[in-house]
Amino acid sequence: MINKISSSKEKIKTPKEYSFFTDVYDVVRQIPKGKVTSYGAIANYLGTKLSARMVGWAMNAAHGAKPKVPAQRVVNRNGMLTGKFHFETPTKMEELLKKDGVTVRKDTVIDFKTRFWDPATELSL
DNA sequence: GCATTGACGAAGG
DNA sequence: CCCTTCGCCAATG
Repeated sequence: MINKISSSKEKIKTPKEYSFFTDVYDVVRQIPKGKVTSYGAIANYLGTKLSARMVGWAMNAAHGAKPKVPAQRVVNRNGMLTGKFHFETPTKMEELLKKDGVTVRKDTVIDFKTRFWDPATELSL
């Protein structure tokens, strides 16, 4: 279950480890195979659209996340694999995307426009 | 406790 | 059309 908002404004009584990150992870894990989204889209869905950086920052902590977070499906608004250097190896991201059926050329997702999956649109239905 | 940084994004020059 | 600046918010020095 996704909690739509967990911004600092609304203090949620969280069991223990619950925060902006958790929401991000949940959303990212729901990205369909072969699709990608952007940090801004996730931020927008979470209600912090003006803070896309927080999403990226959250992803930085996603390394040790339990079910592995498919961070490779999250790129910047340009479809560029800006976070590839944060993976185990700089090539890992492209690799994973390729396995998802996503074509990557020069650190950029081909057909990003059609591959784009917006949680605010897809999950709000 | 202030200054800098960041896996971003939009706007301005 | 490319480059710079600003905003956003949390973490880190």
